[in-house]
Amino acid sequence: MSISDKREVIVRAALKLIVENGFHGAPMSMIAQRANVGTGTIYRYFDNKDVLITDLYKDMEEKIYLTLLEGYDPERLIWERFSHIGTVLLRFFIDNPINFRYIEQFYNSPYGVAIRREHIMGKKGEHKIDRMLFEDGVSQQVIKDLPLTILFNLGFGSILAVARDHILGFITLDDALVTRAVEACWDAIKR
Amino acid sequence: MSISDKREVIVRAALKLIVENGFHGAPMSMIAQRANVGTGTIYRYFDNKDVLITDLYKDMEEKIYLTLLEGYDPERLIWERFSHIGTVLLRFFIDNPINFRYIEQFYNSPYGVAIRREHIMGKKGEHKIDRMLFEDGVSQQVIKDLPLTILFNLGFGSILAVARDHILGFITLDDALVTRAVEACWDAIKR
Amino acid sequence: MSISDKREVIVRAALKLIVENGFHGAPMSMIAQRANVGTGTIYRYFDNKDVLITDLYKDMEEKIYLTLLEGYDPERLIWERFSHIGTVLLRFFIDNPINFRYIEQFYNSPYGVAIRREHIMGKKGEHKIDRMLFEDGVSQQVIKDLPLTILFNLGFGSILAVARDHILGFITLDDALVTRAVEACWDAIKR
Amino acid sequence: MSISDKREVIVRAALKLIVENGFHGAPMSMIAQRANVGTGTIYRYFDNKDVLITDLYKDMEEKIYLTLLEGYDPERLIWERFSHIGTVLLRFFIDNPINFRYIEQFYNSPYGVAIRREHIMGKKGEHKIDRMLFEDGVSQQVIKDLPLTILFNLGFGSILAVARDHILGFITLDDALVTRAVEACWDAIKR
DNA sequence: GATGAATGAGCGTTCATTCAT
DNA sequence: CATGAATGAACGCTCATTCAT
Repeated sequence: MSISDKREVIVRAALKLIVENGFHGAPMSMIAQRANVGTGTIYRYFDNKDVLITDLYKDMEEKIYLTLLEGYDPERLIWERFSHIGTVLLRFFIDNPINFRYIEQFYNSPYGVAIRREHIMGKKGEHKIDRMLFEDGVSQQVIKDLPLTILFNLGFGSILAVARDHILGFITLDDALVTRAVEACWDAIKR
Repeated sequence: MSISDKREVIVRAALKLIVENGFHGAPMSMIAQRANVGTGTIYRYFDNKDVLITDLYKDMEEKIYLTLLEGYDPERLIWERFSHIGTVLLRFFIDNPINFRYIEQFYNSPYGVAIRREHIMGKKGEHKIDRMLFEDGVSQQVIKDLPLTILFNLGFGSILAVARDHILGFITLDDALVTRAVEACWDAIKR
Repeated sequence: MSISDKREVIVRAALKLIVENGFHGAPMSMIAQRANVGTGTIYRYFDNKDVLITDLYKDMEEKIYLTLLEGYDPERLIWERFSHIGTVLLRFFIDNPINFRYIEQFYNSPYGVAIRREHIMGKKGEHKIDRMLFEDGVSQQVIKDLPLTILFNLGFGSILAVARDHILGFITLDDALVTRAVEACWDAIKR
Repeated sequence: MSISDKREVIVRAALKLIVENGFHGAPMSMIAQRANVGTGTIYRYFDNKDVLITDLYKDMEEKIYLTLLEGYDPERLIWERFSHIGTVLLRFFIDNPINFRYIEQFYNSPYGVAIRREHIMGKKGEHKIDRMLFEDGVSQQVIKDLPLTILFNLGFGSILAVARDHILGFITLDDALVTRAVEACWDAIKR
């Protein structure tokens, strides 16, 4: 087993356990057991539990970002770009409920606030397709002239809320519903 | 100090500590210390930590519901009713940031899912102005014909997201912005 | 309610609870509740929990001693006197299982050893019919010449063991069996 | 220190403390301290305090049973077999007073009743030399025709009571006294 | 490097006892 | 006298982290 394999195996075990039982319900020893490694081994790859939790999130964010990029064309209309991102995002979470639940849990925790602050302050310029999308939309007068953060919440916040209800089983999203949900979000931000 | 004072003092200490440090970061002993009572005293008012956490939420929910009811007139137009609720809600959270942060934390936890499930299943028919608002809107063909849960997320989910960003200091909401945010949410659900 | 009534009510509540749940399973507050008195009131009658427990035992011992005395005639034959005590004792416990279970529990605890030591050392000369019975028997050469303690165990230890099995439901003692058990104990000590 | 050493060291510390102070007077932390291990270490070997207590007893029972078996010949006379068991048992407890006091304490507790019930119900057929001894004796008309439980109490109950008084220092058993005590017990059960 | 036994601070909770009313 | 709210030391148990092997 290569080094990265071992890291991967730990990450997967941690992800599953945390999603099932919450941060507190996933002791390091249990993660180790589930990953078939020694407890101490985890500490070779992650300085401590906090780092493990944060790294898990970062891995996931990167993966989602790459997914969003597939087939994304910055030259197309604002609406088309928004629709692409919204639909892909919603589908991704429908297909990867575990990731969604982890992100939700992470976001809503001391860690989450720090991460969010970094994003909004734009310290991390790497992930910017969404930011550019809204900025373009505002300057083209296609999107309402509201603070970026609000636009973000109106556009994608609801998408996530809808995804959550699907994952918790309160509703069942089919293709038609996905499309209409994304359209409704668009209504919220379009002029 | 009267009986209710003591309960109140515990509630306030718990609320503050949990908001600052999360459920895990607020041991009963620390809550007691902050409330200037013995540890055991908390257990006279709340059977255990779970009950304390849940009661805190219920108190708050009740308070918010009563606030929403003030000046709410079920005879008015859908839009007016929606605007009333959205605005009051947003203003309430702006004025009571601690309550907002507690609710967010609570909602996103094992407790929260259970409560949400109850609400959606409608087992608790007491709090229903929002539900009726959407049902009326759909039947009057003023609101999009989407599942209630989705409408709820589109309409109020974003409101909450906006409140959060204000409370975390990412944006500063003034009256104008509050109005425009509520309008944008209306755009998301209206036909 | 007179003073002694209150004490009595506490004693009965304590007895029942301790027999049902053990010393640890009978908090002072629960005893108070069961006795319909305030927690603090118990401390008017008993200095602390240890004293309550010990006094409970002493009350009981006194009561049993008085029962044994009824119909006891020190002028009769050793065998008759032994039979009287054995039979009355066994019957008493069959009729008062709660007392038996309390005594057992008490005897088998730090308190018990101290009490037993006192008895054997003869510091308490008050209760002596059993002691005299054996001493008379030995000097009359009707009973084996063994240390008093051993005679006591042979004679009455088994009686108690039999009572216990009846109370726990392992056997059911009828009059015939009581008689035969007492006879067997006599066989153990007689010459 | 090998694994079994550590378990052994915990067992010994627990045994001593419980015998000295009772179950309640022997907190896990104190046991750990006495054993020179961390509190948590105990939980590697015993799931919880109840298991520790019960395992301690089972270890002991097994050890005693094996001791009784040494030199026991089921082909010999009832009296010889009884004498063997009685004498070995009494000697064992005289030599291992701590074990005796632990067993007494254990037997007289919620745990003990459960264990006794199992034994009497015969669900555990493993340890049965004593049972067979009495059954054989009754069918050979050498032993009184009484319920097995009563015979057991008459025969061995007193033996234990005698052992207790020796251990508590009320009497001092020498070889002659051991022999005579066993003989007296035999008198109680023989026809 | 990898392991997992060992650690002990820290948690939620209980309950004997006190004392203001 | 009687009360029961208040107390906080003490309990059983967990788990992030370390370190000898």
